[in-house]
Parts: sequence; structure tokens; C-alpha cells
Amino acid sequence: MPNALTRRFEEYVVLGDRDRAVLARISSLPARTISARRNLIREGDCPQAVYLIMEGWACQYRELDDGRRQIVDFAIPGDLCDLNLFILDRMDHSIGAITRLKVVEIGRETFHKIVASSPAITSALWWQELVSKSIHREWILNVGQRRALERIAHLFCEMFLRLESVGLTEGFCCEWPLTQNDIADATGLTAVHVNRTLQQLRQMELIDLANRRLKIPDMAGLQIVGRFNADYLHHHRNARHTDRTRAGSDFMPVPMVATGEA
Amino acid sequence: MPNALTRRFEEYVVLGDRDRAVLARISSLPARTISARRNLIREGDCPQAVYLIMEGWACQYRELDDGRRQIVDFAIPGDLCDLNLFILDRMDHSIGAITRLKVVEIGRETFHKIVASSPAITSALWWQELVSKSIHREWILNVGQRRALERIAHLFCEMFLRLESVGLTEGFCCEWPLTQNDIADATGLTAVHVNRTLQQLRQMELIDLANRRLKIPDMAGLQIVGRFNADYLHHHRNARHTDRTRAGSDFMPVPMVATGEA
DNA sequence: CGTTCAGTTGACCATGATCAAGAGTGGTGG
DNA sequence: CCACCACTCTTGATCATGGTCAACTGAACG
Repeated sequence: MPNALTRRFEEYVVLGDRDRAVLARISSLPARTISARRNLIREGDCPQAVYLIMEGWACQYRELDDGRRQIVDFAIPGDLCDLNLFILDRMDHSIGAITRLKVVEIGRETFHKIVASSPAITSALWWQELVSKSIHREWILNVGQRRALERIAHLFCEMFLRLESVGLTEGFCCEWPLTQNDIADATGLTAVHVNRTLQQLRQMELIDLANRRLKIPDMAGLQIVGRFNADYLHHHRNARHTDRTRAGSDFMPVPMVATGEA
Repeated sequence: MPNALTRRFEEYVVLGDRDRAVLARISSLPARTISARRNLIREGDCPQAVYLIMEGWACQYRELDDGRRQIVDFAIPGDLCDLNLFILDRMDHSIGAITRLKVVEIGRETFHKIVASSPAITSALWWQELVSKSIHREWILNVGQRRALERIAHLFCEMFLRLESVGLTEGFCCEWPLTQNDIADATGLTAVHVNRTLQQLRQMELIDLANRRLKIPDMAGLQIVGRFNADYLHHHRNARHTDRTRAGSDFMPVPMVATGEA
């Protein structure tokens, strides 16, 4: 089985043998272990390396001074934690370990060398960057417009598909290391309400969640409830054949004036 | 006065004369006019060009099939609308004109030429990409954790500073083309509640909003109410001298186990 | 001059928050 | 090995923020 990083990148670009060799080399660098619930890096730090997740789940989060905390994304094996070091001076968010983590740290020079040596990998990096941005947008939509049941169902759908794309599912089962508190922080709800909503999802027989394992007995149903549409994940290597082009700009949906003009 | 694009990029990188010439050339390309409340491009379309906003406000938004709509970011002069064309096949969000817009369309070839010819500009593009991602994270935090009054105050602070950085403010005044409906869609509230919250902000003498113009009589107060901290905007050319480095990873704030391990 | 849209107001309602308490579970140290 | 502690999950009661529905005003524009 190819490593997660390679799998992930092949979702986006066509790799040559040399590219694959480079990725394999990176993946076999000595990994650092971080124990569960510790921080990898905190907002305000000056990052010295890009982190590549090899094993475990991490979360990116932001917080307000009064303690309110919002998880803005999760990172799973094959994910590269922000390229901030590459450009920005300071971390604008924190990264914490949900489970025990194995990460490879890629320093600035190594990073530059890789980018210089492989256009395919550079392209995949851009791609990953844009996809994770698209995921951010979906989260804004999730937290801004969906109600509790939808939000949580949506989160299950997203994480399941992301895990699947790096080979971390069996059938409709996967690890689920998030506590109800983590889910609350990711969805902008309280833990109490997450608890009640999970019970509802269980009773609807859309999920089967216990002992840090998730099973989805009815993926189609869960996607409907979560109003989930996977397009934003851009897992396109599996769906590339659907290449219909739509007509150009028409009107905005809600408030509009019909005073057309080119 | 330099054009908005140059101003914006100089916030991020040091430009040479040649870079500035390139940016000036781009900015003087024939602009396309789009009337207010029309779409520039819609989710699902295959983008043919990157849009550079020259004049006016645009919004990026996503929507659910039942009509709920979430604005995920605004674009003002100097902003470059997603580099999706560069990498991704399909738009995962729509872009609509709030006001009448002037945009320059930059085609794939032109784009590649620029990137190949100027490392500084390429770097600025990466930078812009990462900053707008950081803004997305802030919006997730905004919608997920802040309450109505805070959310709206925060939006005013953010947009004011962004406008300031491209020279579109005078003192503490600026154009404010957003309707209460737009604010509602951006903050995940209803227009009715936005209305009442605006009245509250007015009564607190934190804003003075009428006739599509915003005046902020008490910026410090507004920032406190909105729990606003500008770091995430990475407008660092003006604040670069605060280069303290903080100690490495410590514990995660909320749920944590003290079973440290390197 | 009428239509349309932004803004405003009031009455009522519901989703989800808050507060509090208790049960189950796993890891750690005595 | 067991006792304790901390955390996660669960449940109930009550509350509040913000949503919904509806009607009306005023301004802009054709």
C-alpha cells in the first residue's frame, strides 16, 4: 500500500517515478511522536518546519481570550499542516494533537529543494492548499447556515470521505477519535447539544458510534441529512469523467436587479 | 497614488521596479464592467480567467439547495479572486457583484508568464492565498463562536482595515455598500436580527452607518466589542518590528492530559 | 406614480445554551 | 492491585439568543 502522502497527491496530480521516490523519501524521514492532547504549535509561534501527518489526527484551532475555542479543520495522515512557514512570519492559528501523532518535520531548505525539483509535487502542494481552503469555505457554510443535526452529519460525511481517500476506512467503518467536546468545538455547538444530537442520529440509524469507532450504516441517508455534496473536496481523480461545462454568469440568487449590462 | 494591486502586494513583499511595472501593466489592461448584483461566476463553472478587482465590492458565496446562502468572503479592489483556474477544474463557490464592478481578467497564459517572470510577484500570490485562507479561518471562528453583536462589529473592523490597506478610507470613514441582507448572509444571522443589532451598535456610538457610508467614531471600542485582533490579516509591513518569538509547544487549552512525551 | 427593495418594528417561537448532577471508564500512583 | 482522579458521556430543568412571520415606511427608479 502506498503511503498516505502519495495517495493524497495522486488524488490531485499525475506523479512520475521520480516524484514518487521523493515522496517515499520524505515519508521515511525520522518521525517525531507527539502525545495526545498536546499542541504541535501555537498561534503566535514562528514556525520552523512544515508538519506532515503520518499517523493520528490533529486539529487546527483558533480561540478567543475568554476561552471560546473553534476548531477550523482536522488534519489526518497525508495532510500537510499549513505552509505558513513558507511565507508568513507567524502562525495565525494553533495546531493540537487529538490522538497521539507521528509527524515528519520538513525544514525550509528541504522544502525548497523539493519544490525546485518536482513541478508535479509543487502543483500538488498548490492543489492541497486550494482544497483545504475550499474545506474552510464549506465549514463557514456549515457553521453559518446548517442546523445542529445537519452540521454533525456533515462532519461525519466529510471526515469519512477524507479518511477513505487515504485508505483509512474499511467498508463504512473508521476510527473516530473525536470526543463530543471536539465535535462541539468544530461545529460551534455545546457538548451537551452534541450529545443529544448524536443520540438522534443513532436513533435514525444513520451512525453507529462507540468506543472511538464510527460505522455509517446508511451513507446515502447521512449525506441527505447533512446536505452533503462532496464536490468541494475536489477528489476528482475518481470523478474526472464528469466534465460538463455550464453556461456563463447568470443572476445572483437572492437579491438582484435585472438591469443587465455586459 | 499607486494602484490597489501594487499597494496590496507591497503589504506582503518588497517589489522591484520591474515588478511594479508588471503590476501597473496588468492594472491598465482593459477592464470589464459588471453591474451590481450580477454573478461573475457560479459554482460549478469552469473558470477561464482569474479576476482582479479594480473597482467595487464582490462577494464569494456558497449556498444550500433550499436557498440558504452564506457569504464566505468579500473581495475589494486589489483582491484577486481565487486562483482556482490555475489548478482546480471547477469553481466550488460563486462570486457575485455587490456593487458595479470593474475587473481585469487574467488568462492562463498571461498568468503563467507573470509567475515565470517575477519571483516577488509569485511570492506575493502565495502570500495572498495564505492570507485569504487565514481570513476564512477567522470567519469560521466568527460564525462559530461570536454572538451577533460581536460578529457584526468584527465584520466592520475587518473590512475597514482591508479597505484602509488599499487606500479606500478617509479618516475613519469608508464606503459601505452592503445591505443588511448581505451582512446577514455573511454573519449567519437573519436580516431582522442584523437590523436590531445595528441599532444597538449605533446606540453604543460605535458606528455611524447611513447612505452606504460607514463612519467609525470609536475604533478602539468597536474592536473590543468585536473581540477583534488584526494579526490574522498579516498586514505586517506596518508592524514588522514586533518580532518576539514564543516558547515551543505547550499544552492545549481545553481538554488535555499531562502525560508529556517528546 | 406605482413598484420594488431596503430598512424597521412588534409579537411570538424554537433551537440550542446554560447550569447542575450523576454514571461509566481508563489511567496513574500509592 | 486497588483506589482515586479526571474526563467523557448522559440526563433533566430552565433560559436566552436569535429566528420566524407579518406588516408598514420611505426612498429610488423606471
